[in-house]
Amino acid sequence: MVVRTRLAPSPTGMMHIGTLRTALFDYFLAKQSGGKFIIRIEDTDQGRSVPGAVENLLEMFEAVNISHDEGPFLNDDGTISERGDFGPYVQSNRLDLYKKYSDELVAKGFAYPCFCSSERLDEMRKGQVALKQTTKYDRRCLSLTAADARKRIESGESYVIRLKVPEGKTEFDDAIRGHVVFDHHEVDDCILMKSDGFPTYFLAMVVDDHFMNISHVLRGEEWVSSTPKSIIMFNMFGWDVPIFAHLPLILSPDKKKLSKRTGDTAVEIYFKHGYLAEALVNFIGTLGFNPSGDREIFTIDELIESFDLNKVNSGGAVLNMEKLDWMNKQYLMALGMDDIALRAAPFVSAEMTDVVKRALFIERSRVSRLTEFDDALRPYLELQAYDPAILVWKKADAADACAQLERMLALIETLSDAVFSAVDLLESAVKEYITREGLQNGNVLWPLRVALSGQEKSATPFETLWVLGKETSLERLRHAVAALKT
RNA sequence: GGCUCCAUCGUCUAAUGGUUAGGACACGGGCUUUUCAAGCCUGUAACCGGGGUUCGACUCCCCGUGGAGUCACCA
Repeated sequence: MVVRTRLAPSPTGMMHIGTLRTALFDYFLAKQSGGKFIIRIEDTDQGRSVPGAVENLLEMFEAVNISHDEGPFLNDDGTISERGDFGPYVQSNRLDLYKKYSDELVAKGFAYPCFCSSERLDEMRKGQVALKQTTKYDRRCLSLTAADARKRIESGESYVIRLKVPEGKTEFDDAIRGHVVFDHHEVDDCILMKSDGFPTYFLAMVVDDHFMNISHVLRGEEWVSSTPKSIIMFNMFGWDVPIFAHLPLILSPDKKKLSKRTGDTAVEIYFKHGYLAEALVNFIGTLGFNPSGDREIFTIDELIESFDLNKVNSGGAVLNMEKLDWMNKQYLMALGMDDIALRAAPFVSAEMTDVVKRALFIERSRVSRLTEFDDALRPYLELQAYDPAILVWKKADAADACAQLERMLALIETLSDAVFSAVDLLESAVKEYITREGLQNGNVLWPLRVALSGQEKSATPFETLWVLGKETSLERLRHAVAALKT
């Protein structure tokens, strides 16, 4: 079987973190078997579609570096065009298809028109709730004769098409959850075609997944209970039923389905907060799925290789933001100087000079997210005012600190540009001097470091020398000596 | 409430009948060290409860309990 997975987002704004996870699993599954990953836009709710949402969605896919094989693609000029042999991939462009198959269902007696107003439906549901019954359509319009119905439709009355759920039960084997059974008494005669002529998700999904040859339907757990509706229709049409895999929900810390109220739901927000795409993919891609072993860091290729639907957990997963921070730092620390500069640039207000690049490289183990770089950079760009008392090491006094700084001033004057080209070289130069002169590390290194950074806590003096360069370093040392003498 | 699903440290998870129940984040201690970070070592911490099945259950079955999802002309 050729694996064809699909992601079917509705274009209603930003990309939900759960959508990303589903997309990732779709992608892993398709890629590992040489199959196809398809994106289909489900814009059948005219009121909810947001302009620009599709573009945004496609941009996010680019940002996380996963690519689909069919569906809408973003062109360089910002326009969208489709690729693939099973289009159109936007549901609002497939309306005729849905109409055709809705009509077919009605003709076969598998669906029927319904004229009930939403007011009546509300009343009906209230009554059912009061009697503690399952809320479902009471089939009032099912008793209408075909002639009556036709007459009312022709007179212009508003109507919908409902699925006529047959007697019996639906059983299916979820690739993640195993065998699931639903009695049809629990399945509502859901609406297939709305009064505006648009299909609902239920109909559109079945028609599209069939004609797009979808083999695996991966979606969130919230869809489990509507699966019988889909399967009933696949069977009515005589079409093959795809494999369903319902992914566990991503939960907020209160263990509820992650919603906008309870946490950061949008992938865009994570980027804005300064997380790296690789870290996000690693983190989200291993939420509910883990390649065996004691590792935590995986490349996307490793995830593709080891992904296995059978190993996906069925329980929901709470986002552990501290772990995301840790993971992000792991990726940050693995980046080279130029890469850090590239990634940090959008988050840094300073111009990307060599000093800034070096400072970013040194500070990357002290931050978790790109947004923290701006603050971390400040002490390098400009010496912050500090109390000269902090220049004095705990085991020494002001006079000693001053003396040591003057020695350092003299030493650093003599250091060549070549020595300033690497942290290691600077470290050896200073340490050799300390050994040669019979000095104590702390007496020299503490005041040196504080003088250079202007801070009690900072990177090593060697790193700071390297970042600042000779001239700025000397300036700061002179400043410290002067401060100690007044 | 009906239906469906789920259940290992606080959190993410490993374990597919036999382990001192492993790893990671977070937290505590230590080492390293001029400070911080990083790194290394280490500690605290879990099989929801009760019945079975079995020589043996975290693993299989049943019943509870708890949690979640879903019950729209939204997806």
